[in-house]
Amino acid sequence: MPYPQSHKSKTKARILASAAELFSRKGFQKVSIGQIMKLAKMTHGAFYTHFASKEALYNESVRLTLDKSQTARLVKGPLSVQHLTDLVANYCNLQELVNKHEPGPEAVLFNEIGSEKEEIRTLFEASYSRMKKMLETRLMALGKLKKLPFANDRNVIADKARVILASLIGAVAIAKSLPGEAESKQVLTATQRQILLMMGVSENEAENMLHG
Amino acid sequence: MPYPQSHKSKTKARILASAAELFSRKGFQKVSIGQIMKLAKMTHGAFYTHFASKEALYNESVRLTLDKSQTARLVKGPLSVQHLTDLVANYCNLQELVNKHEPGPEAVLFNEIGSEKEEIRTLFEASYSRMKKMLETRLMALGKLKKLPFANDRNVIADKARVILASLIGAVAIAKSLPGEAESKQVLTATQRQILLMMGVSENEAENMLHG
DNA sequence: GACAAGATATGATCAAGATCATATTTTATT
DNA sequence: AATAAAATATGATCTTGATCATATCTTGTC
Repeated sequence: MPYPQSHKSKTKARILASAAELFSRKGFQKVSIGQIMKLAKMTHGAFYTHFASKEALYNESVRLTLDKSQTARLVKGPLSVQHLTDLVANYCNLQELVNKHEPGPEAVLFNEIGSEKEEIRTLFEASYSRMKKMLETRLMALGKLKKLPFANDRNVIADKARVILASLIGAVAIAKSLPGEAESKQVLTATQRQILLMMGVSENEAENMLHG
Repeated sequence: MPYPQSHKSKTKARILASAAELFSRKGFQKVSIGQIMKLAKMTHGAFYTHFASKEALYNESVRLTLDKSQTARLVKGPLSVQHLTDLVANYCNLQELVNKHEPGPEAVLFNEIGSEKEEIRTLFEASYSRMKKMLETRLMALGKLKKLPFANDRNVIADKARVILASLIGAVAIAKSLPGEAESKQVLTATQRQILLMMGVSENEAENMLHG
């Protein structure tokens, strides 16, 4: 068996490094496979030995940095009301995500939305169910601490998790898509408020969370 | 002024017709400008006399059929609780939209989401504010007929409209992106139920609306 | 009817993603 | 070392969206 496993993975890592460098400087669309491979000291043909497509490269590149992200830390963090609302707030506090046109690591769920490619849909599904499970766990825990405005039932909670995710993703998608910032912000905060309401947080408490 | 205005618009219409035919048979991605122009009896270069890009063609093509759609009729229809819930149900009843991979006329709001192109964002903004205004009008009218679970205040209603849109768009986006149909359907119905709840429709009533 | 001028169409050309037959490199075996 | 076999890289080639200089067509004017 010629070539140690290490060689291929090292080459791949070199491509990923080149890509990360160029993507962060110029953005995904404006970087060509040729440029990436040139920086990685290879011809463009070799690219496809390591990645199925430019999109696949993008996915791996995103996944690579995802673990380091703040959202990942939040998702893995301990259970608490504060945490859940932080998470919501974090997803909604999107000046970060909306302003820089470059897809940050948190963007998997949102940027890949609507893709028709099977590969991306699978990636999306993974993000989705991870988030959903996390929300369910949080809601269950929350239900034991305080009275929630809905039944503490597995199916009901699953549905609430679905609704929360749909609202968040929709709000972010709208915010990203609208050209103006004012309306974007209002969509985000209105959605955030509604979610907190759904979780039985009073209007006053909610206001404190969003501005404090 | 050589050439009557009619000539250009006729040629453009011919291209649009070719495109509609091919798109509906093969889908957007799998049809090339060359194929479209061949069907329209021209060379591919001429395409750009009439459209700025393939995406622009897609937009016009969608807009062209949008007026005929059921959603357009609903949006223009008379004000009533039944109408508003129908509208929500219609947007959520997406077997149509989800099953056929082809973008139906209802899909503008959803398919263009996340686009970074200014042109598309503007198109999206138009769809968004039309929907939002429509929702606001419906909610105002609804508030006069029955007690809603929120203040009958202009700003509050605007926020509710924002939340409803975000939920709908998010749910549809998720449903479209998930590979499996079961979870897609659950996201859609859960969201629908939540929206009806927000509008003060009781759980029982909601159940009837969704299954009756 | 010929002509000028503007509007349209043509086809060569480019850029970039993707594919593939072929060449090269690397390792295990002898 | 030489060799076989597998892995990897090369570069030509294809496809498709987009651009552009040029050619062709249409119409009002003379």
